[in-house]
Amino acid sequence: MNLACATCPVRDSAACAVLEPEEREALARSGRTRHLKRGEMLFAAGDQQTACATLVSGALKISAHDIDGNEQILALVHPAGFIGEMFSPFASHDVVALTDSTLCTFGRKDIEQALEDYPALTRALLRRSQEDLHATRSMLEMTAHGSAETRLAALLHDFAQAASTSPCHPADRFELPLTRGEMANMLGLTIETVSRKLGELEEMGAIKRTGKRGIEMLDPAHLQALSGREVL
Amino acid sequence: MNLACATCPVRDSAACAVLEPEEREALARSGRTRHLKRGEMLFAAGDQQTACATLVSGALKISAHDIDGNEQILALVHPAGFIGEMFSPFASHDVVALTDSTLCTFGRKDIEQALEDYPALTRALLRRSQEDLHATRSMLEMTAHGSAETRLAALLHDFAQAASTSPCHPADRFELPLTRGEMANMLGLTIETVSRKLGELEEMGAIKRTGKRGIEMLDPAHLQALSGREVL
DNA sequence: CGCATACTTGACGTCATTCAAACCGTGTGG
DNA sequence: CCACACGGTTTGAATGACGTCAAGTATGCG
Repeated sequence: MNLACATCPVRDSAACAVLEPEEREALARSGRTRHLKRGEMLFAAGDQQTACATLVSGALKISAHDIDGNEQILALVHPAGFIGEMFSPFASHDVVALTDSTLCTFGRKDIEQALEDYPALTRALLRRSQEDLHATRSMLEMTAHGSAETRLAALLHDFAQAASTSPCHPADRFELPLTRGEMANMLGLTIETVSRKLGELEEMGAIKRTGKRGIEMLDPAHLQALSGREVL
Repeated sequence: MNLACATCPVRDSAACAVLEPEEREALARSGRTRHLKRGEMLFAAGDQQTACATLVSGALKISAHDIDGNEQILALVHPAGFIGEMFSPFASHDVVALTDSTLCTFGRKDIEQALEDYPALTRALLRRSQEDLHATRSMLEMTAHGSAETRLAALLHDFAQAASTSPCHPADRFELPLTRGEMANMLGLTIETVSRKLGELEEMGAIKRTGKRGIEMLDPAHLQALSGREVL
């Protein structure tokens, strides 16, 4: 299937937004739209000659597996996010759809050509890469020094942020995009601990759980205080 | 002081290695060489309009501080490494010299111009950024799921790797570039735990400590097995 | 020599994990 | 319709790893 940039929901926020219309047109001809169902894999660790992609809608997780097969989620990808290790001969992590997702995919050759042809695209990807780096370092910071409660509060705060339409105010109600097990994997905790801490956060009045996945933010300031993050 | 690319020890491995001689020459005219003594700070978190730099010799740490002032080391920078958040209006982390260091620094304006003028440089920085991202994710993986012993073993293995001249075989003897406190900060542990675990690794015959900082790798395979990393 | 800084070692407490059991919503087959 | 199995989740009790507090040991430097 060919790309339909004209109706693309991330046409103004994805990396390709920096291109001129005719450049974008040309790039679109080398790309393909792809749909993934929840749980489907885009790349597997070890794949050779992997492509890369921009996420149009849905959500992905990037995860690694240690020798015992335990999963560790390293990052989430939201719409307009870019995935792909253009400079490595093989993928080092799995990329899996958390929900039904739509992507623009590009072959290795095509993206290399595009980097040659469109310096502005390269700069946009550099910027994105640095933002990813920054996000990963924030996660590292949390994981290394925070308590279970701290980490969970930060994760909830991030989800509220991501679920919000406005860029600076968090949503006050949202659905968790991850199972307890996936949250535990992200935070380096166990399912049981996540479950218990969610209960504690509810007891102290910071959140309210509705159903298995619904979260209502009763006291976002408290969560943010717990998470120890600076306000931007 | 002006740059002396001709005698630069990282002239073939730093990002600027991709430039043509005359391009490099031009870039050099906008850069400045800077020397830092152990403990001196290059950037502080919150600095505005920060520059960026390539490390020529020595070693740096990139670290964050939580609200209580606890330091968390997020990354180490080795020679040929690039430092700088070109797209953020202010620095989010401290950058401090671990040993006496030499750098090539570039002002914000100059590097922006260089990104415009030299697409190859932008690509080189993109590559480097992705490598940094990968390294940070590896650290995240360790920190989230590994035990204290596991993490320390991985750190020692990395140091042995970095201290080696050959790119694939680790050195069998090296000096720790970090104090116990700095190692603890990196790994999200305490000084005491690091000290204890080093003792245990020595007892089990994996390493031998000589003096405060000297490490002899008696059983690198064992350390690597502990660290749980794939062999590249 | 005396003080400072880095490191080591021990006793004890805390928090997250582990193991185990029960719970709940959903789908399946009798 | 009910029984039942199954995945995701919750909850409890016991264990253990790492942190905390507190002393004690080098090593170096004025």
